[in-house]
Amino acid sequence: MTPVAGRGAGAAPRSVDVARLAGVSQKTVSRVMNDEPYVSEDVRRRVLAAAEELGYRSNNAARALASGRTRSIGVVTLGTALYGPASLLMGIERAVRDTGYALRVVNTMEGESAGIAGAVDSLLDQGVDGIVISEPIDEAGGAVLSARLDVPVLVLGAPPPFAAPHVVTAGIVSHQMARAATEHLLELGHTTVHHLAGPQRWYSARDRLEGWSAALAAHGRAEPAVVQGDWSAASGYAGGRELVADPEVTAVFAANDDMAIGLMRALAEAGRRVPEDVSVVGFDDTPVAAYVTPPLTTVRQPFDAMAQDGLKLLVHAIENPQSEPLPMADPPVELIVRASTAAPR
Amino acid sequence: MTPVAGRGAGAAPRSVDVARLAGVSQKTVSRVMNDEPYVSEDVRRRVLAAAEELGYRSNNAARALASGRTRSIGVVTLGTALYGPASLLMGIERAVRDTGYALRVVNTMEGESAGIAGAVDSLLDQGVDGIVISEPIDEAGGAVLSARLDVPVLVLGAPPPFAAPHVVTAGIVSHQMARAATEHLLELGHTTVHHLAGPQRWYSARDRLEGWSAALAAHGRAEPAVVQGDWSAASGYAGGRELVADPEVTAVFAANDDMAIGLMRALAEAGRRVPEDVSVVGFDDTPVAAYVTPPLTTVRQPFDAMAQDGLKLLVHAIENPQSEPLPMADPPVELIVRASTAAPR
DNA sequence: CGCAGTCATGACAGCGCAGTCATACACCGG
DNA sequence: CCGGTGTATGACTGCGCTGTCATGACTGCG
Repeated sequence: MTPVAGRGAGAAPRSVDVARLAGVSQKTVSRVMNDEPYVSEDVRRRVLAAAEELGYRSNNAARALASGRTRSIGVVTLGTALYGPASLLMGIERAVRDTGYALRVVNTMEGESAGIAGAVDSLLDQGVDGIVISEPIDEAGGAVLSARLDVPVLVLGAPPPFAAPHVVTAGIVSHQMARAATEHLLELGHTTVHHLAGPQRWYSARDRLEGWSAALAAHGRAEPAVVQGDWSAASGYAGGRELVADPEVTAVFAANDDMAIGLMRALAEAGRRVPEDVSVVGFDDTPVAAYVTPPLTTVRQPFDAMAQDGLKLLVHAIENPQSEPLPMADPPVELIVRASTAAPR
Repeated sequence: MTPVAGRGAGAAPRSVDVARLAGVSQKTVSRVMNDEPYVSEDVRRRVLAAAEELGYRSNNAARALASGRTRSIGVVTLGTALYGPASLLMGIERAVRDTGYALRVVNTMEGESAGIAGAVDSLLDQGVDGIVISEPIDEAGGAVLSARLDVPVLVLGAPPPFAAPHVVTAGIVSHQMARAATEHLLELGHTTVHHLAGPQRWYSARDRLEGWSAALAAHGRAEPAVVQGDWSAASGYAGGRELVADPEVTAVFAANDDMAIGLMRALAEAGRRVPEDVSVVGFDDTPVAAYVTPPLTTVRQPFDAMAQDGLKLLVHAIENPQSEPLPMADPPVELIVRASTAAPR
């Protein structure tokens, strides 16, 4: 009935089973599976054939227990489907997979009790070799990570080294991109540029605000009051209602495309034309940005490249403990100019 | 210097260390950590205190090895930041976390060699107790899953039971939602409704097409030729260019909001007004749908509820092997009517 | 008072791998 | 022909936990 002897037929084959079939020791099977040196071609082939025949799959838990490494990386994300964070997460997944690690994901909702520290803790409980914190925000009480953090951490999106005890690698900044967007408007001839900002608890929102501010300062322009949004189109619309009250406003840099779209709706309802009366720049180059009315000038972030670069650092830190962190190149800025920006009239 | 004796001070504490400190056996520590019965309150407190003091974290690999269960669930997603799939993924993460499992994620890019089967395989390699396939698409060669599949699988978005050997639970359908969207247009008085479809390799795209078709059939209307898109606003725009050529078109149901936005842009460029000349309905209720011009009538999917319901089934299948699959209620349809739809003139 | 039944705990084995060390053989140069 | 060096393999052990079974202590009841 059952071809397998001993332990129930349904039981998954182990390396000893493969070893028996191939006529070698269990250790040799382990060698073959891990591509270790000092295995003859003949034996390697026999082992692989035996493994194939039995449908052998090495047991990860056992490997992790014996080797002390889980070969997995955990990522902490803000549980939102916003285009930026979602794109970055996809990029991280790809990058993690490329490095041969597995990916574990934990979200942290804004307002959730445990916050980022709780999410990190849960990853540590699960056992990961490294952690990525994507799009961090300020938590109540500051960015205090777990005190028992004993794996490298990569923070994507935090400008200065994130406050953390163990190994920490800082990530990308959208500062320059925001600056480029603002300068585009200034160069078109606008006297100044207003800013529709993201929630300031987000590092990326602060980054963009600083980039905007730096551009104005570099050109010696006055810095108008910032209008606060929360990334949503709804908040962009609300911010837009404020801005339309001021006839001096001729150019607005929104911290993301969704808010820019809400803003443009508020402008349209107020009878202000884009770009004739007001120029608008967004951020992210969401898939719809090119197709709204008018098509939106925006900034594209190289999510995949950022994730790949960051992961390279993280994996380096994992596999070469106490070595110098690698330097990280700044990603390229890409400003996409469309019809929503023009010279002031 | 180092408070910890024996093994290097940096080594993570094990349950025996906790046991020693609490003056109990290692097994009792295990009992406390797993909330097993037959532990006195006094001992429980002492163990917890000792664990706290040492910063004890139970080793997952060892637990998985000893118990044969990993307490983790894997999810296969299409690596896209599209609003629907991304929202569903976030919902899945929340739902998985609520059940006490950990989440492992593998993407499968369209056109990637291994495809869904490869992703499932890699999850099985990692060791998961259950698998969620989110937003499945047809692969070359059909939906053939791994032959060595030995854990329950939940397929979110496949109408009929997905072709799989082991335990399989079918998920949600957007059929009725598509039908509701189409009927909304018919009830406004449109003679017929055109459809801007998603890529037909996606089950959800086929579902929506079928819902549209069913609505037309139920009202005895002719079924116009379907225009094919790929979910992107760009493809919606391209499809729109086709549709504007036909003056008979007065109502279009797009399979997602992005395509609807592209379509509206094409209509605008052709001088066709929305909704006066053409009514448009989207699908998803993306965050910007309410703020484009005109605000888009659309259908909202209860991603969180779908993920939660589905996970309930999956966890049930994991924890009660060979029991009947639980029945699954259909999620509520929510049609959001905005300014992009009106009666024909 | 004695025995069965509960409750609380510990001893011990073993999950399936990878690390360490020992061993066996082949080959090299002096 | 012998010791040294490199290659190929296996025996054995242990990673840190859970499962099983044994053992005591403490009930309750006839």
